[in-house]
Amino acid sequence: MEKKMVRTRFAPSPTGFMHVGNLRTALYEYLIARSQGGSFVLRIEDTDQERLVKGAVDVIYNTLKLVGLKHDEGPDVGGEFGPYVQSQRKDLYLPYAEQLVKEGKAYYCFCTKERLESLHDKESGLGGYDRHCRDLSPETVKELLDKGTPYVIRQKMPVEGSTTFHDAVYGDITIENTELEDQILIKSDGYPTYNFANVIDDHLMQITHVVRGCEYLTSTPKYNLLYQAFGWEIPTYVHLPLIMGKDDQGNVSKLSKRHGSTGFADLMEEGYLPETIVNYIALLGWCPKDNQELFTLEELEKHFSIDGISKAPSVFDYDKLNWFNGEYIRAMSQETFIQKAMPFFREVFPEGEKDWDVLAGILQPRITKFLQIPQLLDFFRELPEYSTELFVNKKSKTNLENSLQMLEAAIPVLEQLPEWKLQPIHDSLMELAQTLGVKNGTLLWPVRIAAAGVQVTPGGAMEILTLLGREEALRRLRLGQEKLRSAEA
RNA sequence: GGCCCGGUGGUCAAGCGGUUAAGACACCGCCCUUUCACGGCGGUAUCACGAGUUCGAUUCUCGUCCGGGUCACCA
Repeated sequence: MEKKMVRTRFAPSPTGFMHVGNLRTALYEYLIARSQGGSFVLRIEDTDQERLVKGAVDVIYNTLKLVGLKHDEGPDVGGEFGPYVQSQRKDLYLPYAEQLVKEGKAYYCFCTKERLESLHDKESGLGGYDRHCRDLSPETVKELLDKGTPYVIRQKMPVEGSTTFHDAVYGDITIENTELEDQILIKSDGYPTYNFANVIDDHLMQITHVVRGCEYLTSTPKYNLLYQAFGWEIPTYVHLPLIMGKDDQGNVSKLSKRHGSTGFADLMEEGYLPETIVNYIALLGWCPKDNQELFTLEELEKHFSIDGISKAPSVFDYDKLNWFNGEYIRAMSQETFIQKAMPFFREVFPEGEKDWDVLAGILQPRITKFLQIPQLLDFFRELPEYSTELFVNKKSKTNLENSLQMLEAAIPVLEQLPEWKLQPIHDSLMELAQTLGVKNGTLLWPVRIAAAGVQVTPGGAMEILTLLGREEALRRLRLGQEKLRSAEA
């Protein structure tokens, strides 16, 4: 038996915004295809002419490219099932709908929007369409059509019984047919509805796995009824649990703006790496057999399987996202780190050369986002106004008195250094501590405070001195010395 | 409201009739240390509830409660 080649598709609407939910769907579609040696197709669903957004398709291309989801077929790369933009396939849908009309499975509906709205007002319980045009006589239909009356085409849904379908994640689901109204296939503007175009295209493009958020779960019977009406094979459904957000009050609901950044672009702007985002959202609703957490895309392609997808919705957690980002930052080579961090370094050190490797050394293990860099380094720009109280530290055994002594001892040693580099600074200070017979902290605490003017700093005294440069470093140390002397007096 | 889906620590989650109920994030403590961070070690904390089935239920069934989704000429 020849196994059918797996084909999945990502079918976004060009809204100009890539929600993490969409991205996660795209990722899973990609992974399902790749993990089984199949193809991943990109199709643009732009049947809603009223909601067209300029440049929105580029947002989709760019996002996919940044995260590394390469599609095998799509508007930009072509393929044998094109075109891959629904507006370019517009004329293809109507004949399918007309075929169903001929077969008595669908009908023309001439109801005005006003009439339909009045139906809603009544809240007749069923809430849906009252099937007013379902049984119009062929003569009436012809007459109205000839007059050019605007119409839509609706599918005749069964009025009794139920429809059951199987989902790869949720299992068998049954819905009463009375829940289904006669769905519109072709809109009055001639465009197909999303549902209809979706089914036609998925069939024509030989999609084997329909992967989407589980907000589509209850409308899946509508799709199946369509497949059945055409006598087409029903694809494997893979519905994904929703991604939720939690607000300050602890209320959980579908992830949205109020929960923070929810768009891929927003997250990027906030300083998250594409690989962080991919890794994190892969784990939101899916778990590998061995519980591995850090994954490259390639590893995901190997490990992903549908049976690891969970049913319960999951809350998007920024803490965990931060942790992932930190992991990815720490895993970078120092060269890469310096390269990516340079724009932020430059905010603090606009010009000139610095010991970038020293800077990278103190920042790389500390940050979770590059954006944090300027703020962390703020004290380099200008020595903050600080209190001599900072010199007092119990653990380092420092007080106002010995801090002054330490500075008085350190300054001449540093002044005499032939070369202002981390290593000599390190060696000389360590040596000094030993000579003085004090623990390292006792010497280094006051030096660091005087050099930085803040209590908490990335890196230690030696790194800070190095990066400050000889002149500025010594100036700050002498200033600290002054402060302590006048405090003493 | 009808229908559908879900419910393991604060969060992500493993589990698939018998476990001291993994692991990760967050939080707390200790160690390392030149402050912070990284790293190492340890800790607090979970099976929504009530009935069944069973020798035995987190696991199976039903009910309750809670949460979410969905009911368009939007996708």
